[in-house]
Amino acid sequence: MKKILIVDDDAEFRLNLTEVLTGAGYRTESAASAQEAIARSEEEEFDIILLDFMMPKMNGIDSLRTLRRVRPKVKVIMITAFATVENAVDAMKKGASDYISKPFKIEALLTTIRRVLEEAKFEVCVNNPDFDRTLSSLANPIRRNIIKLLHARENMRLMEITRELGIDDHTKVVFHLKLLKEAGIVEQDKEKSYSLAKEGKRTIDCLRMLENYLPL
Amino acid sequence: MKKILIVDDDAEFRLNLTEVLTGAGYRTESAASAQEAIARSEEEEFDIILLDFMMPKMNGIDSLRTLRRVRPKVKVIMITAFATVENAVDAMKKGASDYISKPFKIEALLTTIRRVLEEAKFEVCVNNPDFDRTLSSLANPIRRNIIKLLHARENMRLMEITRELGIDDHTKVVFHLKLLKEAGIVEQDKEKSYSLAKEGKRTIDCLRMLENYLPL
DNA sequence: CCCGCCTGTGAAGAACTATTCACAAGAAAT
DNA sequence: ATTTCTTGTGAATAGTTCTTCACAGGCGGG
Repeated sequence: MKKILIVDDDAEFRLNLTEVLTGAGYRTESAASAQEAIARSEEEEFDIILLDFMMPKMNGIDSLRTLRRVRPKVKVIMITAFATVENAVDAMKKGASDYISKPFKIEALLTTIRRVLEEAKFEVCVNNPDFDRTLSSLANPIRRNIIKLLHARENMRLMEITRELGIDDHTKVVFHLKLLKEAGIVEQDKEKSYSLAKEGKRTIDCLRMLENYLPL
Repeated sequence: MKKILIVDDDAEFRLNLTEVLTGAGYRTESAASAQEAIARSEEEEFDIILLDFMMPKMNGIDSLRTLRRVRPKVKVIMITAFATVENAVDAMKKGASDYISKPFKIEALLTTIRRVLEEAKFEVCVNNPDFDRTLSSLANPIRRNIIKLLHARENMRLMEITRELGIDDHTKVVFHLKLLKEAGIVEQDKEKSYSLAKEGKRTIDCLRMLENYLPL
């Protein structure tokens, strides 16, 4: 369950939001000031922080900056009663995920939250080491052709692959097969035959999908 | 429209197939012998060759090999009245795309043809240079993060990107941005702001799709 | 005008990736 | 038994990609 921290000096506003967000299936906590929010943030990691721009003592931009310094991965949605283009641009530059003006429709806030969470998921994926390995494997044409071959023929020996690809030096193929094995894309049975691993079948799906997205 | 070459010494069989395949929307030509098929193949490029295994003069495997030497990209579907496992395996090793026994149901042949054409399309894509460029771009984590950032923020200046990624040396970012520009994924307006190009939007879709296919 | 910041270039080298080569153990064929 | 083919290993080398650094023009503020 996703955790949201509501930061606003208006107690009624906090209560209202808490109710709505809890109802929508989120875990929420509240803070009445930027200082409190920063303290809570240090104790615990939130997925999203809803931050009022206008609060006594610390201004919105500084709060935002500090909150993101404490937890670089947290997503901050700015909320303000006095929206100006300048503030909005500034906040976005400092890493706010979105910027919405009071008053707002509840549904709009929920949509924003969903979108921001969706983007966060994407971010995890972009920085995932597995992702890296798979994409590196796909980046080489020889390896792509090996994958393609194994997909079409199910099960092949080293020399079959080598000859089919018209490669002279079999150790070159060995090299790429080794990488594909390490990436978990290809596997080898006791008879030394190569075939696509489960992961590799997924990879094929990826390639097929990419196909539709590139102009040929 | 896809072109199919029918190779069989039986004139009636050729006529039947021609009728069926023309009805199914393919352009067809016929050859009564392997020699004729090779000659036709040299003149013109076919997408698929339906090759009878048992023909006088030249045997099936040799025909297959020669046809594929003349046109390495052509897909050959072997057809034979006397199917043996050995011949089938042999034919597949020499690059036949499939191997079906006479008599066969028309529908089965049409399905096979569709599948082979589908795979051929895939092959084009696997060996497409654009594909290579895009995948190379995606293979680097910094570039993936730049793409992600530009997707989230629409439009950013060099130093914004640099700081957001926590990179000290801005020229490193310049380097990757240059590659992304060359790959047509990122573009720059007159004010020097960077944003995702059309191609880059597609790339984002690719990443999103890959996301669903990798275990996180 | 000078200073600092932004946006770059180009060269040098580091780091990583891919190819080639010499070699070898084991299986299959002759 | 010898030869040939398959499946590798590991080291040297070649090639690419990435990073770092020195430098420089443009632009805005004081």
